[in-house]
Amino acid sequence: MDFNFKDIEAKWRERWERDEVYKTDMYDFSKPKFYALDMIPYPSGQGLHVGHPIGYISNDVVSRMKRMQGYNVLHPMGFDSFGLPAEQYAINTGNHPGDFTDKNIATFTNQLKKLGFSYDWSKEIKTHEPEFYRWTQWIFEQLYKDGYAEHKPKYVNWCEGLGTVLANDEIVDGKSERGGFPVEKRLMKQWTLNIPAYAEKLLSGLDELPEWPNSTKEGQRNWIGKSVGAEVEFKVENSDLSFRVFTTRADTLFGATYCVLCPEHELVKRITTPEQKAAVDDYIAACAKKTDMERSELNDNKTGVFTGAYCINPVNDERLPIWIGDYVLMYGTGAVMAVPAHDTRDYFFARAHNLPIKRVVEGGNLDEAAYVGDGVHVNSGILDGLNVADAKEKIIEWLESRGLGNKKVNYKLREWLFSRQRYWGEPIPVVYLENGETVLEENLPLKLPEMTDYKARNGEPPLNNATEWKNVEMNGVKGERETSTMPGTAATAWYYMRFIDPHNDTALADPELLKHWMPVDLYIGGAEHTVGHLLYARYWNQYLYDKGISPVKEPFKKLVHPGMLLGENGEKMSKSKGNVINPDDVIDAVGADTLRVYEMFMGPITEAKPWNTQNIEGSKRFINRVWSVYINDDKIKDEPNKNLEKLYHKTVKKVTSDYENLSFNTAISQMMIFMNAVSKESIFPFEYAKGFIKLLSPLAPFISAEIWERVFDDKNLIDYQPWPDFNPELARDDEVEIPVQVNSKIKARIMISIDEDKESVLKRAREAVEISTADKEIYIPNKIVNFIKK
RNA sequence: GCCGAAGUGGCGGAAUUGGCAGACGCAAGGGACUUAAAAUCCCUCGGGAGCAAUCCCGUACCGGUUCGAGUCCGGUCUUCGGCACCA
Repeated sequence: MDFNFKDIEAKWRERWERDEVYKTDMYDFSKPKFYALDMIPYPSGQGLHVGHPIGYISNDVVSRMKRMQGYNVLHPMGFDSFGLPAEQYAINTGNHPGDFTDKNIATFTNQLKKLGFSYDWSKEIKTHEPEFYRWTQWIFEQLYKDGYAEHKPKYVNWCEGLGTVLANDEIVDGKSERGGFPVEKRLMKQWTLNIPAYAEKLLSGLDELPEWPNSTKEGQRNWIGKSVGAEVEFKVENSDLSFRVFTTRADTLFGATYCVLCPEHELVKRITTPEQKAAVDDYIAACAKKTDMERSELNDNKTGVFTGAYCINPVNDERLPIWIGDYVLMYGTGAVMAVPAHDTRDYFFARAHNLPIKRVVEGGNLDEAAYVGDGVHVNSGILDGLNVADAKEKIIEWLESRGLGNKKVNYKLREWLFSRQRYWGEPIPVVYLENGETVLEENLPLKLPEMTDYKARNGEPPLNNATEWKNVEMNGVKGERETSTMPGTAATAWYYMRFIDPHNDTALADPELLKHWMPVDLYIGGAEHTVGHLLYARYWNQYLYDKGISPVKEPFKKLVHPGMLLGENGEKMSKSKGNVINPDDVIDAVGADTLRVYEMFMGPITEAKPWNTQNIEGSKRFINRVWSVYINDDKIKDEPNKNLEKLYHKTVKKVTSDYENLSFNTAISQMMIFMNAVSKESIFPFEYAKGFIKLLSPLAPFISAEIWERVFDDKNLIDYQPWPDFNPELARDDEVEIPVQVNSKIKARIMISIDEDKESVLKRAREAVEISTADKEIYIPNKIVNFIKK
């Protein structure tokens, strides 16, 4: 009888759903908890491809094992359902973006269910539903009340063609990624969240995450970009104006030969001399057209113009020309002191504009490049003779004692731009009253209004078209609602808490439940979220921790990034390349269990690996072999079989620890070895047969559930069975073959018992290679013997 | 450029702390069963020399440490991922 996977899978999908087998009783605190979370997907129109489930399957295997091991497991799924494609659909068709979203969610849900995931669907979250985003808005309001949310003018990437602000990664070659419209810098009032205020906590928190990948922690450290240096004040000559520069190389102050302000610096207009005004204005206008991307292309072609003004170097009263240049960013103080001898960018700029280069540190060749290394200071007054580290310390002390500057810690991390000129997002719950007051919406959720016209017009967001919604009156005062919405990353910055109590309508979650269930024990999702989602999520969690709402400092205990799934020839899988494989087609052809086994057998989950349709054959044969051993053969008997004893215990041991470590490919390999051995035997002892099918069940839940019901217990599901034990004594070999080397070359092999007496092993080893003495005998228990003869 | 990860048969990949390199699987070749095919089962399968026992070479490249290196150290090259004028 063949394994009829289609009927069997349908049967068990129905059974699991009907009996709510995977529903978690959140208030059952009698068992230890395990929270296994997948990064929730955006429900795109394309549906899932075979790459997505790699992470989901991994987490499902662990969840299913943990349940059988007696944990109370929370394993939820949901959808990050606000987003651009739905909005684009609405603009194009005039239909509500929710229609498109609901349709896609239905497709995704269907696909996920076919894969046999043990999600508790009763806790499903859709981030576009008011029941959920009510609390996203609530968190925003708390941030506002605590002074972390501000509405202020920001330079943004404005795209007239799309009528919206774009993030840097939505711009390619100065044009919008979608549509290819030009993008320019524009000063607009935007909501921002003060994530830099949490820079230090976000940085130190990383040290408490031993189960995070190093690359992710490094990525966040670099993104936060802490640097310790000094802020130094430069006075503008013949005026009472001054500006501050930040430098990590205060020791090179004596080598400064000019200063550069960024074109947006507020001082530029006030200090530019009449003779230079035309040149400066032209330059500023040209810069506004450039995007951040263009400006940040690292090259030696540094542009800039002289303002005509001079400033005074506080350490030696030298007169330095003030330039503007777009290689200086509107970040930090927006101004730098230039030391061309010891900074590569300053060096290029000085060369391009014939500015002087003055050495203050020995080393390198200044005719060829700036010297940025350590060395003895020269031409530096009080610093002469010191190395870089000592000189830094001394000059900062000197500056501080004279009030000319101070030690300063700087972070690259910028404010979180929180406004989007879009419809399909969470409304920002703010009203601007006629009397100038800004007030928060009291009745949350503030729902999105129904509309028919989703297009942005006249530089205003789409919600501006909802006149009735927008114009409000509060306590007799007229006002207008904020018409921008929140970015996509807002919901995912906290959704992991909502899964714990998704239908609570008095708090974002019951504090008692949060305390029991946080943090997430295993979080699986793509490495592309290293500095986006994962940093914002840590920020909101830390903020909510400080408010006493989140019970933990860090929300995700263990983090795993699945490697990218590539096409058959190692290329990226994408719609445009036409090499996307739909899991539905694979499931139709070979069944969900085989697909799950294959995806886990391909290799370590963290590695990128190519899809290979032919290789599925091996997983299919394995599943079919399991079926014939249990259903077709007549070898499962209540009799012992010594031949399988050790292998069985070894297999239980290895599969258990491999699942725990997410090393599924080696677990499967071990199960294949076991099955191969079983098919050569005529007796498959009852207990081993039971134990093995339990080991297989997290990985291949359909066939395992069916076999369990048919062969062992037709009333109680396999999911409720305890995880098999192994006997450590039996899980190790009694005897082992070890090589005997002479001068590190293998000359013989002998069988020894495990932990056999050293002298006895050496004696037999000597006999095996026919030597009586050696200059040196190396003996590693149970591993190797090596005789060294000169 | 900086940060991170990796480089092992025809292919996907195994290899506790340094201790038999190539587990498991795919493909390939040979055989059994079959009227035939599919399915299944058995054998071979890193390279070279040899009738053979056996020997030599082999984990990107060069060097080092060690009785012993895929694994540790120094240097080089390549690939992938992330960040990029942050003063």
